[in-house]
Amino acid sequence: MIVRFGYVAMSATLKDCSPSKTITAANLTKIDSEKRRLARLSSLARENLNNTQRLFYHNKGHDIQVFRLTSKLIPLATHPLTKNWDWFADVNEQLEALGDFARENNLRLSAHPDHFTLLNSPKEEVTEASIRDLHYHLRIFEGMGLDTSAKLVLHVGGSYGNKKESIQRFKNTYQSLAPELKSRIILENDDKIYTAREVLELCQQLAIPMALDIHHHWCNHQGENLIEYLPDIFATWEKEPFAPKVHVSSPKTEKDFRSHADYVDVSFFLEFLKAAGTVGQDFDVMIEAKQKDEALFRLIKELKKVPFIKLINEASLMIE
DNA sequence: ACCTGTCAAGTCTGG
DNA sequence: CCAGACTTGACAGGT
Repeated sequence: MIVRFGYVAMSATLKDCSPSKTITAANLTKIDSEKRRLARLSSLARENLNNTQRLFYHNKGHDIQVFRLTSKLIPLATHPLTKNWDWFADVNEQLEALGDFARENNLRLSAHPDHFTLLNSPKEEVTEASIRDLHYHLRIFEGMGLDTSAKLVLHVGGSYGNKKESIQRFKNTYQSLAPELKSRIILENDDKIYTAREVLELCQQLAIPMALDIHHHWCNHQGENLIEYLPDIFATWEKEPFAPKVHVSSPKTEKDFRSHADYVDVSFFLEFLKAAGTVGQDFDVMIEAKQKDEALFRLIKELKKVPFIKLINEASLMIE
């Protein structure tokens, strides 16, 4: 059984390498000429993609194949202020180059649209804005020439005082989406509202893969034994080219338990790893820790000491 | 060089 | 019904 590790959006070890640089709407408005406004936006976008390329090289150098792209690659991409900006034309070539690199090196890429991207909001304008945001993400993936194995990870959304109706609204909206979006959306259990069991059921009904977040499950469950559900959760990935994806992080403090700690607690993860070992299926781990890639390196260093674990390289391991 | 309040987007709670 | 919390990285303006 092989487990591959990756991290989210930015590196804690590479300096001056943010892929999420932006400008505030207020400051964009302060720039007096249209030409200079567009130049500023364009230069930020190109800088973000250039830093993404640097992150790709860094990842390759450390055997990291699993990586989540930031949602902020293109500054103010779906903001009304930038509606005259053809950002795609400005970054098309860079996206192609990134995509070529990703394919050549077997990178497994995904994105996680922000928490205001909600497909089940009762407010039509919120749902519409969310779909526009999904299309923005889709355009990045398509610009990179990535196939449908590049996923968009979403949460189910709010409960709006009635979970049953809210789940139904999710289903209706999901079914109405363009096929290019439907084939990329996957669902993750969240830390407050929709439990792993509920998300699994929804994923089974819609035939979409489920990303399991073990920290969220720990925050939000109804006494379910996760391991009993693991085979069914992994089974939602049967038709996919990549292994199931598991999100891993540790609570920051006892009080602030929903927040992500700097590093991943090894003993907590080992518990899961042992249990998952009995299921015996390969999976990918997305480390969601404040210290990003540094948290990944430290976790691997700790796992190296465990007798039943054999390291394959800097970012993957094998369990006999 | 460092510090702090603010920022496009939503939802939920509590007053 | 409205203000504030929630959460995150980065900006922007200040020292």
